[in-house]
Amino acid sequence: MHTDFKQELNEQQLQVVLETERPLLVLAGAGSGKTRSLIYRCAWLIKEKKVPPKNILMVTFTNKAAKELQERLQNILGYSVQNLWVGTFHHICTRILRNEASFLPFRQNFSIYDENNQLSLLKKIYKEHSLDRERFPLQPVLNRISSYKNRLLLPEDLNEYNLEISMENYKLDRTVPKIYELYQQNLLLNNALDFDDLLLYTAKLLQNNELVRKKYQQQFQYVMIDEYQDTNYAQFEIVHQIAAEHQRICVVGDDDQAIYSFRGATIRNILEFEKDYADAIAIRLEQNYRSTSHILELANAIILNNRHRHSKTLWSELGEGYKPELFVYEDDMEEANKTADLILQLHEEGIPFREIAVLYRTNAQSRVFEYACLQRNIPYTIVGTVHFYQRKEIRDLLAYLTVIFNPSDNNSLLRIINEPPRGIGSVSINRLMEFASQNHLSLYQTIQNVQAIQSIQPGIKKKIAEFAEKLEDWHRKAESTPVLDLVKEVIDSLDLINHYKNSQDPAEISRVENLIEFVSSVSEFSERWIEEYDKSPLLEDFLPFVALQTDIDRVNEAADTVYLMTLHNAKGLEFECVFITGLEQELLPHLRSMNSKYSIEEERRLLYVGVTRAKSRLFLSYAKYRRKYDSFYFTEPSIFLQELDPNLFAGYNDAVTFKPKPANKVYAKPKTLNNNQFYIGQKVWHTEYGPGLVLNVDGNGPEARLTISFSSGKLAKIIASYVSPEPI
DNA sequence: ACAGGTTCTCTTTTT
DNA sequence: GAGAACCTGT
Repeated sequence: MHTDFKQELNEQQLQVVLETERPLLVLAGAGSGKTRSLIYRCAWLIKEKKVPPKNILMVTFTNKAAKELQERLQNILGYSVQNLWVGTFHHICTRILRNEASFLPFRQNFSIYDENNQLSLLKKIYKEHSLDRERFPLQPVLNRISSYKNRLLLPEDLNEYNLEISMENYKLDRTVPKIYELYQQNLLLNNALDFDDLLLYTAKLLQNNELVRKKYQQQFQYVMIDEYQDTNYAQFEIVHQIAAEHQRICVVGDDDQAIYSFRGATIRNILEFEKDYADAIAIRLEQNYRSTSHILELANAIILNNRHRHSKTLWSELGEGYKPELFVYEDDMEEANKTADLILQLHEEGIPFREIAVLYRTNAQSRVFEYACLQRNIPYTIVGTVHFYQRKEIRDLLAYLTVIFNPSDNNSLLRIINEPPRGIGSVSINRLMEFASQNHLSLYQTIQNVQAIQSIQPGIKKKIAEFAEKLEDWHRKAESTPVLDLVKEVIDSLDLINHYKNSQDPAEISRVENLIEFVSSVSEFSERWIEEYDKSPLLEDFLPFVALQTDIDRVNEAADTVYLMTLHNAKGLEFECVFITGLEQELLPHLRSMNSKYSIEEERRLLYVGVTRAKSRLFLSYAKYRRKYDSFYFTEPSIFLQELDPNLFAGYNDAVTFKPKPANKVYAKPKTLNNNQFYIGQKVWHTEYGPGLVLNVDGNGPEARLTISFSSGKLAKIIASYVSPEPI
């Protein structure tokens, strides 16, 4: 292993590996090989310093990064490492909280609530307490609660000093703590935690319980944190409680890539590391191994406009390469079409689709690109928009699994009590709820004792009892049955496949595919689990995995597809060719970020992150008009473009002032879609239902109603603008 | 109980 | 323009 080192790493990277016994701050520029350094450091600890893997804590930003780290570690060491604590903060906290639940106000089989669950809980609270959704809008209230939690403030910790009451929002500011209190009570009633709770309760536990704190200080002898610039106060405190004693902590980050302050991340953590850990040394990695220098020049020029940063200049030995190109388009449709044409051109030049990414600020921008790719037969993967786990059929199935694991979860039980329909309507449900609250029972306990409720009709009682018995049966089985078998049994027993297959609505048919994909994802999870732990995973192992899984974690790199994603999702990735689109005022920087200097700097970092993803080709663009909701808007080029020297872009050598290049006419005009062209017998394509044949056309233009026979065998009436003619 | 229609609300980024 | 909430007729 020694010899590999010297060749694989530069001097600073080597220092990152070897400096294991004192606090270490690694200021690593984009593409400077920080991940590689971390992996070698980990390998060095295990192989040369004989540190047992279970004594190493390694925090990554995504689950995907954790998985990759483990794979690469295996490649270096030549064997698979078991019992290493590697994962995201949320994942590691879940493990700790499950272990230590006896000290906490919830039980170890707690549910993890995502935003949808949070909202439905909050809506229920609003109803019960007649709260006004106009005066106290849901999302802002949730954001406030989240911000309290990120500062480790539970409702009982709130006082006049930390409430932050403002004049403009007096009423809201005064009421949020009361809603927060109800919300938190309700979570615990359901034996559920939201994402922020995972961090909050872990941090509080480590702060307040000496026994537990000592235990984890002992266990985690070596601590490493990636993307440290995007940690919040709660995360800082968790790390600090564990590492402050032995001080064998290594954090890696780049203040220029901090893009998550909206969820409480504070750049303070990285800027003050040397104050928090007095003995710390700092290592800077500035040589970039990813991009050619024209791209880095642009990146450096962009970030130079930020005032709040450590100064740093990236350089590379990969040669000048291509200059970045800038395009200005008429509207968002043209932007999408021309971008897709460029993608085809790059592909013809020999660049695989998977090496091309289209990045944008907001998820809503993905639609037009998806459409343009579809028309040209360009394979693509959208990361982000409709998460797999947010589809109705998957959420329903997950609600079943959640209730089976955590019967106290009334919220999830309500979701499935009549799904698929089994004749339990709102009247009966209300009577169940009434009985539950009068007798201080959970909804689950209530349905188990449904015979005791006078007000419910005998016929419906029978249905409820059957349902209750099924759940209880699965609940008992789940303790010992592998999760894969359990999931299959639930799907079979509920006859979900036929339920969706026999539906008249073609939208329901695609649900079958999703269920099948879900089963195969459980199967894949099981295989990996068996590989690591030599036993089949149970439901309790699987649930936290799905709850904390994100869209980017599901990306399948084997497929040769173009990637469409937000700039946030692109963090940590790299591509041969990158398109950054929508460089307009109010979009990038986003309207909601334009009110403060600080948040504009964060938007600029977002652009910087995007630019530094590109290895050899970079294309920036904006449109002069953009469709927003249902009308067109004039746009203005992004301030981030205006502040740049035009010479940084190709074709601007003589220009003194910023003048965007008009869209290049060299590229073939795309086949623009004329909606009148739909005709009976035409082959068409629909994003969700796949290929089909037009049987009838009712009306004209984009409003026309098409009757389509899809290959799946079903008929559907669909508005013309949702279908595209099949590419030839 | 439930299907089908209409109105209302919310539209930045995400673990 | 999408999704949820609400309403109405069978």
